[in-house]
Amino acid sequence: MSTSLLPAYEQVKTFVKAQITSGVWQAGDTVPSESALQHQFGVSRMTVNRAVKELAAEGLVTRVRGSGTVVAQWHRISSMLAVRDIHEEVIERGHTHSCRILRLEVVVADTALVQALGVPLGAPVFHSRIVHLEDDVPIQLEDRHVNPAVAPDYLTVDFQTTTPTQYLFACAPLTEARYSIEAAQASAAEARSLGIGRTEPCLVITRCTVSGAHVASQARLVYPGMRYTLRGNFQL
Amino acid sequence: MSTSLLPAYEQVKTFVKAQITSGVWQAGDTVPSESALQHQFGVSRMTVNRAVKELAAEGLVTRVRGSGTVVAQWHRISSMLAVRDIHEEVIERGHTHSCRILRLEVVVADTALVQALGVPLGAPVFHSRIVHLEDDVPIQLEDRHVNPAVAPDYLTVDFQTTTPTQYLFACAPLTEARYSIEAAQASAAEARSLGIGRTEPCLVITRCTVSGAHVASQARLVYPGMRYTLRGNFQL
DNA sequence: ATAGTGTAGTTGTCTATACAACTTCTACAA
DNA sequence: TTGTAGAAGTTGTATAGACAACTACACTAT
Repeated sequence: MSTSLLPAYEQVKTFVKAQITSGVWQAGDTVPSESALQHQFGVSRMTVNRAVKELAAEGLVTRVRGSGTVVAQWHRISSMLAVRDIHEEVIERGHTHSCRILRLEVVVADTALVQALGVPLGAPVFHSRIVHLEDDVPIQLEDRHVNPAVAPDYLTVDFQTTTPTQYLFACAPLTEARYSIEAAQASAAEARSLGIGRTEPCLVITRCTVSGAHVASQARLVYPGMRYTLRGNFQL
Repeated sequence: MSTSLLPAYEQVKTFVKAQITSGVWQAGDTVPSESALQHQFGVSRMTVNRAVKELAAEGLVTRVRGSGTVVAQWHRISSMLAVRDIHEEVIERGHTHSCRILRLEVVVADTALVQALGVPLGAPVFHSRIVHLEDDVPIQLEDRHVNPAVAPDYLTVDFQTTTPTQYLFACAPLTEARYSIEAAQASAAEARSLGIGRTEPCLVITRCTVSGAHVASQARLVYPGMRYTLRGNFQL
């Protein structure tokens, strides 16, 4: 083993990755066994095991007990997409965040809400509609329905200082989230609230968060297409 | 130690996860040290280390050497978004995939392509424009520029049987990808190719794939908003 | 030919130990 | 009061060894 600055397991990972990204080992090819790599690098098997196990977790290789390790067939690029609290996001860009509260009320659950939140038909559900501004320009319309069982004091929160996302995170630890991303036209009311034309395309994220046994809330986030882009990056 | 079916490290992970998702340990709280968990579960420190290390990799906790482990402040929900080959995706839904090839040609690199692909100004670049159909309904317009250094035979490929994504995967092992997702109106020509109205909102994914030292290709994928939604799911 | 058996090879898990690197806090000295 | 030194606690890495679970393959008995 060498005198390098990198930990031994990182050196093994780097080697295997280099073989794959350079094309020497192609998808489906078998990767040398742990004992082979162990002798090649002069390290213990546990060290090699850690390296290859982490590569498997990253999706670069596939391991089968008793059989061996092969380079993964990754027709899929899977990549982290961060959906973040709008307040933090704006602050991080060095801009000021403010918001206008359009609605903060109790509504009666219709069939759509029954399905989304799992509350009985006709049960009370909290509803908020907030426009978020970045340097006084509307950037997101947040239309949210909240399960009262999860956040009973939702209507008393001061959403000028705390975003619904922040409050709900503190209120109910998150266990699951489902979301969809689509392009759509804003409704007439939404377009007016965002100060955009009726036909301007918008990015609409619908997100449903679950906390334990309850669906905590369902949010419809509308972004003006001209002012917002989701970005992502994927490496290795 | 115990007689359980789950490995010991999984039991430790499950315990810690349960404390977090149930709200007993909140964001910022310190997680018991490895030696504390070691005695609590009666396992070796390496086993506890593996459990907590994996939780850190999943983003549930944050570890600082010398200091300790705390429950992560995850205002961020980060979730896997799969960007897949359109052919596989359609087949998996049980539909038929076909495509119409609108362009397959050599163009000369303008300044935008110079920046995107890293080729010299005026250099030849391959260009393909393909409409993908799901059960004969247009679902994606794929406008792609390819670096000839990476795929010199790109123009001779039969894209009726192999999608550009598939061919490029086979041709140049992927090392990096950058993408952006936005809502936009299709251009007049794009709208005509997709058989949609001029003002219909579209989901536009721009993806840049890197293979080793070269940028392999840049793709602009336009989806009719009414026919396509990205979905994702996140757990724990 | 077929079915079953055994063996070698591979990965999965776990232990006990050791040292390194870093943080935090306390005690002591200037 | 300030600063330094040191001790205790915590995580990061690495080792050698062990057994379990599984696969693939060759060999044997039917």
